[in-house]
Amino acid sequence: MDFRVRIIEWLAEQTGLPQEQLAEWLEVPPQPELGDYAFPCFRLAKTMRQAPPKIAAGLAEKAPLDLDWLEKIEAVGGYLNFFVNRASFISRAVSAVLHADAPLAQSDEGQGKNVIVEYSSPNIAKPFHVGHAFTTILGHALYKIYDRLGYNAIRMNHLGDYGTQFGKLIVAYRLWGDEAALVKEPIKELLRIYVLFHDEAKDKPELEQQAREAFRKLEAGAAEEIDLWKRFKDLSLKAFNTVYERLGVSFDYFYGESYYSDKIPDVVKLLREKQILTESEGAQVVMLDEYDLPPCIILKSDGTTIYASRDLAAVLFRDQTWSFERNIYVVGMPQALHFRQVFSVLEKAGVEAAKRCVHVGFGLVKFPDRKLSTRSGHVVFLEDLLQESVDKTLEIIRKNDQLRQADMSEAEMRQVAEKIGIGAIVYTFLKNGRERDIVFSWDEMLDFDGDSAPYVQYTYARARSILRKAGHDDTAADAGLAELMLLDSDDEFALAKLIDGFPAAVSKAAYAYEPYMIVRQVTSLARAFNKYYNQTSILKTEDPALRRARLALLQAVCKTINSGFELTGIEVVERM
RNA sequence: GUCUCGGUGGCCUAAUGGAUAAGGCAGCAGUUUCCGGAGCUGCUGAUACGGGUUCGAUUCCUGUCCGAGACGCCA
Repeated sequence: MDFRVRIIEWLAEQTGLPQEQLAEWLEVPPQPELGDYAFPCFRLAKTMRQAPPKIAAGLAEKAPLDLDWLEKIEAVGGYLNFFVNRASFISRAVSAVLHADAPLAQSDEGQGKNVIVEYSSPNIAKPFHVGHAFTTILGHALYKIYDRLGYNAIRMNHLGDYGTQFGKLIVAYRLWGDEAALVKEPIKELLRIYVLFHDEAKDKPELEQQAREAFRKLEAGAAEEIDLWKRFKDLSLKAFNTVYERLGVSFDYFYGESYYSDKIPDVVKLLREKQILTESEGAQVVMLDEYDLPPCIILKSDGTTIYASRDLAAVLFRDQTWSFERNIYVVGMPQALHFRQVFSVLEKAGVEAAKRCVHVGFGLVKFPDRKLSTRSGHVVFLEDLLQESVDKTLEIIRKNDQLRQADMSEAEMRQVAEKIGIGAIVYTFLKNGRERDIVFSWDEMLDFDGDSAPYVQYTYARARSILRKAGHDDTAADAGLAELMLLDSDDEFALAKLIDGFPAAVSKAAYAYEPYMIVRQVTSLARAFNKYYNQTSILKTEDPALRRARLALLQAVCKTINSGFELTGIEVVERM
């Protein structure tokens, strides 16, 4: 039973307003003392020609107080406040979670619908730095969320594996490449010659010309150039995979930019047919004045393609292949204009799929002192950040292990440190609205207090520890509904509300492409639980029925935390 | 110059146009013979500035100031 739905039904009866409308207006009061649900009557004032407080008072008088699940209805100011029966609410919320056989918040709303999530998309031959962490972590979370909602979510890694930069690499490798170094540390070696190329090119402009020629040959299908390019690509992918594995990230397709190379003539043909392709300063462009946007270049003046044309080809290809419900681009905010242009070109060409494409932007990872730049080599490698975090975690675990004489094995400590260290990093990228810039700071990234993954993981581990000590059986829901009705304290009620609100948080997160909404829900739950067990002794509960009920509540808390973290790519641990 | 975002306590962040603006960090004061102190309790402290719309504005419109980003042959 859904208390919210019942209240909406009742309100619909009383006011004659449609349920959808009421559902939108019904809210949760800012303070629990005010009630559990609240209906603001201000909007009714005009049509009912009454002051809001009067409307609220009138509705309160009609309250059906004979219901067992409803405690009381109060009119306060212009609000109609509903108080549900706590024991009833708590028992149903806990029971629902424990008896669910599907993952929490799972739904079938996405049944049979394809959603493409394009994310990570690193450039081949360039280091995987902290800037790539954002798209990788955010994209992965969005994939998990849509997957949970029943969509057929497709993970797409749009590799940066094409363009003049590869001409540069080919030329550089022929001049200065070190085969042994390439095998040993491919990214470092490729970066080395790439930087070297730019240094040398300052004095020898003919290098740039050679690079363009090499890329032209690559595009034309010259065997030697293709072999080298493939080699660079394979080695880079191998290196990226170690980071992906650590983050628990994987993909369904690695269709990089090169994949769309031969599909671009069709794009040009389409735009010509629609007569929207015009020549400007030697280049082929689509004018977008009616959208208040600058022109979008489709073919450069030398006739070669550009990233916009590849993105256009990708949309057409994806829609033909998957008839996507939504095509999501998890790409940084600086490229917002580019995507508006691409989507607008498609719309102008009458491609209906354009409306189902969405750019999910995110902020920049900035450094307080220096600028992030691949060429200068001033980057923080994601691998190093992860390792630093794991190392710090391991140190803390070691210290605690001695302090508590917990006797964890070396292997277990390492395993746990990996999950917590990685989780801490993932959490910092997902805890706030995605469009915020992140100013990189080691201190903040490695702060394990307060709002952080380790805080939540710690809470989870504590709860699991209590369940273990109680000899609680996870597989069976020990307490029945009658026993769960014994739970009615403020803290228990607060926990039940947070557990109950979890599915709503998931769907809101999906709708807004904002995983932080889930992260916050889970963190609030962890905080509420910390507060609870710090002042209520679970194991020492005298009444055996109440004790069982409390253990069941703990289990529901654990299940919800675990379920929420699963959606973000963070793992929980039994001990830490 | 044009456009797009953003400006919330010392710092980082949250709040479908609604009630006393929420959380974390830092600071201060407590807290461990009792389920694990990466914890818990308490205190201090904020909507850049001026107009406007509204019964009601952190939220919407407008102007100013400040910051970031984007602005045709890179991605």
